[in-house]
Amino acid sequence: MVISINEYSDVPIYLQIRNQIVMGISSGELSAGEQLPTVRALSMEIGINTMTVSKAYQILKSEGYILTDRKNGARVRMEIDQSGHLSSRNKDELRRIVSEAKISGVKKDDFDKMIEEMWGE
Amino acid sequence: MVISINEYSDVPIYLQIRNQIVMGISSGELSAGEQLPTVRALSMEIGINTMTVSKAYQILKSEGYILTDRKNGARVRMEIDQSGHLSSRNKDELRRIVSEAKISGVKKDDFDKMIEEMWGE
Amino acid sequence: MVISINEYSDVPIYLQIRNQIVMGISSGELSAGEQLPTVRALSMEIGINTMTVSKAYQILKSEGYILTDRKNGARVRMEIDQSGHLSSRNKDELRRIVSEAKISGVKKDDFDKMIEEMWGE
Amino acid sequence: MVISINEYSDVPIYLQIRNQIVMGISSGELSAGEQLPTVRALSMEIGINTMTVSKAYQILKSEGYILTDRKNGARVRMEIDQSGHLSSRNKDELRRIVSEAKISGVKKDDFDKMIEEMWGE
DNA sequence: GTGGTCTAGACCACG
DNA sequence: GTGGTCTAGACCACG
Repeated sequence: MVISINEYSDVPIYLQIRNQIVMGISSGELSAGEQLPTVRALSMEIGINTMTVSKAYQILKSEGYILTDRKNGARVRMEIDQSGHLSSRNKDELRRIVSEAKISGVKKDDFDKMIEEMWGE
Repeated sequence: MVISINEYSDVPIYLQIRNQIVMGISSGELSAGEQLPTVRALSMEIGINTMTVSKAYQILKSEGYILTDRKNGARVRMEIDQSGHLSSRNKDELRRIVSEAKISGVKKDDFDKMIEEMWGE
Repeated sequence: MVISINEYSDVPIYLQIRNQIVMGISSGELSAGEQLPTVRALSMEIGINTMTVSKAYQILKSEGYILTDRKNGARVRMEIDQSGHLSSRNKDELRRIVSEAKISGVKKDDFDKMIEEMWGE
Repeated sequence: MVISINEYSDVPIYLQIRNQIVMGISSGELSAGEQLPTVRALSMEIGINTMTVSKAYQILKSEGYILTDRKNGARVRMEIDQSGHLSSRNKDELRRIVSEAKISGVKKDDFDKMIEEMWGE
């Protein structure tokens, strides 16, 4: 899986890494149990500090998306918790986005189609 | 309209203000042409610096949501630009949220219902 | 001549009045010697403070565009100084605008046409 | 690139900085991808507060002229949006300047030559 | 070291 | 009274 960083984004690099891995798991591009590159390998590949990759992995671990052990490095967790609901932070963000969509004249149909596509990915 | 600040959020205060006003306009709680509190009034009400409120208002102004004049303070704009599409930043955020919803086991139906409710607000 | 004020413009009202009168003289809509409305009349017509109109008139007078006397009110000056060159402030502004035109990909031809039209008005 | 501030101008300092950088980009003195001084360096060089420089940079960023990242500071953007037309604000300003040129007896030829020179810079 | 955020406080032009 | 500008100074996350 290729991780691409935009160094000028307002989204911090460690979050960009975290987000792309989560999206990779969600889309199936990263399958359960799959081995992730080592912190060192990934940081060299992207050309950034190892601390930044390490921070991303730590967050993914604390969120329950990956497991790390000294022997095997990091792997996608086999059984990710299926709470069945969005975090309140995500709900807030979603509410804001819906508001901005409405205010920008986005049609409900188009919005639904967009979600449909994203969901299918 | 009541604006409530979460001082522990990582969302900066000026953005929290900006977001709540945008959501207020979108929901109709703030109607076109409606007077917003003055910078000074709002800053005292929330208990924060005037500069912070001023920054929120300037962003809202630059985004075309409000108008300011020296005599009367700030008002919701009558004709807000309707581009008809989401910003790429919002699209990215939405894509991330959809991924996290799927990964958390949120059902597509429930997600749609959530959007429905938010849209209706 | 109709003067229209945008109360939400960043350009202060007294300057909007001043600018529109200067443009009126330049276009010939206001002819040399023509009587301007009294401060009072204009302020009532526009619905703003008399001090604001008065300030506009004082600037126009100091710039040599109009003459005022207690008896006849304000009139467009018969012989406006023809220095033959732009003020350095206007030159700076023009230089900035040209820069922004180039940077926005405006074609020199289109820019020239725009000037042509404005000059002809 | 040298940035010089006129502290007696009525153009706010942050706008003077913004304008000079835009003109530098337009003239080619600042090339695409070029590194700008850090907020701290520039504020010390000019002898003004970091907030003021920061405001200029944030405006340039929101206008799409520069990019900032936490590691390297600010850079001129490689691909600046080419809308192909002037902002209405700039058009209004231009119209006013043309009027004042005519009224001051500036000859159309001389005005065109001035534009020519500015465009060539 | 970098930009980003926030404060307390001051002063300004405009109206 | 209103928004706008600016300062000195502090603290923060990111890398």
